[in-house]
Amino acid sequence: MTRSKPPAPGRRFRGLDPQERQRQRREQLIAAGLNAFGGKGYHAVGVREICAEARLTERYFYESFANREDLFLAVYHHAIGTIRAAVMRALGQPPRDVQTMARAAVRAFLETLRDDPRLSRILLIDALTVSAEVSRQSQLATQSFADIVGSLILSLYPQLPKHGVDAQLVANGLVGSTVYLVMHWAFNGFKAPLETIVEHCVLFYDAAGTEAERRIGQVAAAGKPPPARRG
Amino acid sequence: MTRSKPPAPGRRFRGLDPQERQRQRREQLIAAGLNAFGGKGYHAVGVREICAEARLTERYFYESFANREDLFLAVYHHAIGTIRAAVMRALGQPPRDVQTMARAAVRAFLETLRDDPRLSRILLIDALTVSAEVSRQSQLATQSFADIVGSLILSLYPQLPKHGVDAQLVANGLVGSTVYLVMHWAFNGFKAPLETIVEHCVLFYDAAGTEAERRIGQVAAAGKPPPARRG
DNA sequence: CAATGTTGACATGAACGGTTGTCAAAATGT
DNA sequence: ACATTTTGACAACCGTTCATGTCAACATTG
Repeated sequence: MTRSKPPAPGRRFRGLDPQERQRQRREQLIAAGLNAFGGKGYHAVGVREICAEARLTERYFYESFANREDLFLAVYHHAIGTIRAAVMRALGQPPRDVQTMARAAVRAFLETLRDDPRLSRILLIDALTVSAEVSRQSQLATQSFADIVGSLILSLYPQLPKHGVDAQLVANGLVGSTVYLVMHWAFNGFKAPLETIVEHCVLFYDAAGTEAERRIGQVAAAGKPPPARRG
Repeated sequence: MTRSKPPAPGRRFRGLDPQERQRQRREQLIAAGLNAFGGKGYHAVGVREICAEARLTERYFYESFANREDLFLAVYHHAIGTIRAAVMRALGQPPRDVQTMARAAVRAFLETLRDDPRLSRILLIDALTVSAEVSRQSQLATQSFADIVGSLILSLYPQLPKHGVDAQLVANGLVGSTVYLVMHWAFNGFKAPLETIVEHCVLFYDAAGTEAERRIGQVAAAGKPPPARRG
């Protein structure tokens, strides 16, 4: 019973290794999922439609993903990665003052969402209603952003807790104002100029800083610029 | 062809008129929908489950609603009405200064959501993913709240537009911070004391006011209290 | 009690999505 | 050229949900 030709479990096809081909298929499916989910919403898209968009058949769907929710999770993490990369790139510029860095981070966030509106739907809307597990992960991801902001606030104004102000709640509120402004901006087709939204987002960060100083009783923290006059 | 006994299309049952019985059934279904949708989410609840919860059969469901989305819309408007009533009642107290009224409104908002956590899910999460029509109506409802805040800001600081600040965007950001703080609060089981959340919500309103004054260049608006020190 | 409106339990059928399986054709290495 | 893997198109199965329909039992009025 010796097999003269042992089966070659993995042949090169189209000049690509099996793993590489599977990786490509997986990416195609994620791209198709981003498109479909981001366009019509998770609950309005079926596996068949995703496969058609990816130019693949159902078999390859279940080769890479256990089910539709599993694909969404991958799409979601892809989207998170896109945002994170953009923000990190903005923050990786030569060190500057806090206000400038915050502005750059917010601008990168808004630019990324405007340049790919599908991300907004994935990250801000669908992530909450796909399943309990996904919404939990979404909460954690957003919370990690908010935690960074909270730590920053606390490092700038360490005495805040002594004055009854919870830096983490302030951070959550700031994230909320930013997210909501973005949602509104996106919902109206990104008609308003990006810089207008950026300025109004950072307005809240400035305002929170000033309010923190008021609560603490000190006059000014390091690096706070004078009121922005434009003209 | 005279009918000796013309059919009586509407007999009293249980001492109730047909319309009254139907009205009760409709209310039962809305209550059941609030319970089911608010507990497990719109997309995880079917018509059968709602009917079982309402102690009614499918026939009576389609007697009052065209489909599941139609019921959700009714539940949504019911929830909005509950919130609106609570806020209006809080604002209907003897006239006071702006800060006190804002605090009372926010407190009423938070109390209502805490006392009925199902409202949070209906209003803040599911409303965005049921259908395009529902999310449109949800946007309009939230916007009407934000518009009130925006008008208030503009009346307090009429010169804001001259300084490059859009009162409507500020209002949206404030609504966003409040909504997000509530969402976070609700998601963690309302563990934090209500007053803590209230105070941090109004913190943003205070902060926005101070920031508006900074941008305008004036020193203080009417009625702004000194920084809140707590003992 | 009889007549009839009313109700509840359940059946039914269409439609849909998820998931697995079949099969022939295309592509590839030897 | 051949054997074999890979691929695509599609069928099929299963379960679910929506939406409507059927029918007997019940309640109420006269």
